[in-house]
Amino acid sequence: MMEKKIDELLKKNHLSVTGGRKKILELFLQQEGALSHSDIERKAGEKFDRVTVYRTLQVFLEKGLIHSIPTSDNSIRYALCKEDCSGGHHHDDHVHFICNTCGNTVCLEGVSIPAIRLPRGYSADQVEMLVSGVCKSCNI
Amino acid sequence: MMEKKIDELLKKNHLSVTGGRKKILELFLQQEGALSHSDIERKAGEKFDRVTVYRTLQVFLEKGLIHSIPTSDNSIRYALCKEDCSGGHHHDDHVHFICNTCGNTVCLEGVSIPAIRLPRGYSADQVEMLVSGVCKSCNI
DNA sequence: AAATTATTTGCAACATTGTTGTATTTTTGT
DNA sequence: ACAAAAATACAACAATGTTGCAAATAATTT
Ligand SMILES: [Mn+2]
Ligand SMILES: [Mn+2]
Ligand SMILES: [Zn+2]
Ligand SMILES: [Zn+2]
Repeated sequence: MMEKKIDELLKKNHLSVTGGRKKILELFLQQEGALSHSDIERKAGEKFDRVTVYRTLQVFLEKGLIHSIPTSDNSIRYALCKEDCSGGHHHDDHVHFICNTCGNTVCLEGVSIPAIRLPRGYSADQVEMLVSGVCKSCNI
Repeated sequence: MMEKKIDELLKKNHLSVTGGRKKILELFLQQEGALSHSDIERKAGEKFDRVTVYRTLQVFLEKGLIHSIPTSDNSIRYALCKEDCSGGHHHDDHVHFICNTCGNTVCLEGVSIPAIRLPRGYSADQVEMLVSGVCKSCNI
C-alpha cells in the first residue's frame, strides 16, 4: 500500500498530511523521472489550485523531500530525493539527464559529479551537472 | 572603437546591423558576466520593445553569437561565445559559475567540464556544469 | 468526542514573462 | 535612388508566478 508510505514520508518531514500533498507525492512516487510544475498540474487533473501546487512544491523543496533540476528551457523539473535530505542540505551529487527525444528528465543516481578545480578566489557551494542526449528507452 | 567591432561581429554572422542588435551586443561586450533577458531590458532602457529583445536573443543564439546558461531559478542567462560557434554547434565546454552573493554569472573559460561515463544505453549530446557559491570579487 | 488552535487551501486580483500576427520602418543590395 | 528583404513596434493574447485573505481542513488540547 502506497498510502501508508506517503503518510509516513509526510509525517517524517513534519508536514501535515493533506489531500494535495498526498496526491503530488503520489505522482512523484509513480513517476520514474522528474516532473515540472506544469506536468503536475496536468497529471493532478483539475483537483488542485495552481497556487497550491506552487506552495506544495516549495515546501517539499524546503523540507528536502524533492530537489530541483535546472534546464535550458526555463522549466525547472523536480525529482524525489532518494537519500535523506533536509532543508538546504541536499546530498545530491548525481548527474541529471534530459532526453531530447522523449523529453524525460531522470536522475542518474549511479553517476556522481566529478570534482573540479575552481580558479583562485572562487568557492563552491553546490554543483549541478546536466547532460542532454538520448536516453536508454529512446536509443533504439 | 567598439562600434567597429560590433558591426563586424554582426556582419560576420550574416545579420543586418540594426540599432537594437548593436545595443544588445554592446551590453554583452561591456559586461564581464552573463545577462538575463530582464537584465537586458533594464540596461537597454526604454529604447527597445520587449519582443525585439526576445527575437534578438533568439537570433543571436541561433547564429552562435551567444550561448545560454541554465539556472536553478528559472531565469536563463546568456553570455557571449568566445570561440567561433555557429548555430547549434557551440564549443562550449566550460563551467559556469553563479555567485550567491552578488548574483553574477560568469563563464569560467579556463575550467573545462570533465568527461563522465554514462550508463549503458545513454548517449550524450551536450553537457552543462553549473557551480554556485561565492565568486572572486565577493570572497572578502 | 468536541472544542480550540494552527495550518492549508481556494479564490481573486495582480505582476511578470513569453508568444504571435501584422502594419510600418529600416536595412540591404542593385 | 529604388525595390526587395528584413527587422521593429505595437497590440493582443497566453502562460507562468506572486500575494493577501477568507473559508476549509488538519492537528492538538481539553
Ligand atoms: Mn536528481
Ligand atoms: Mn559560458
Ligand atoms: Zn528518451
Ligand atoms: Zn559575487
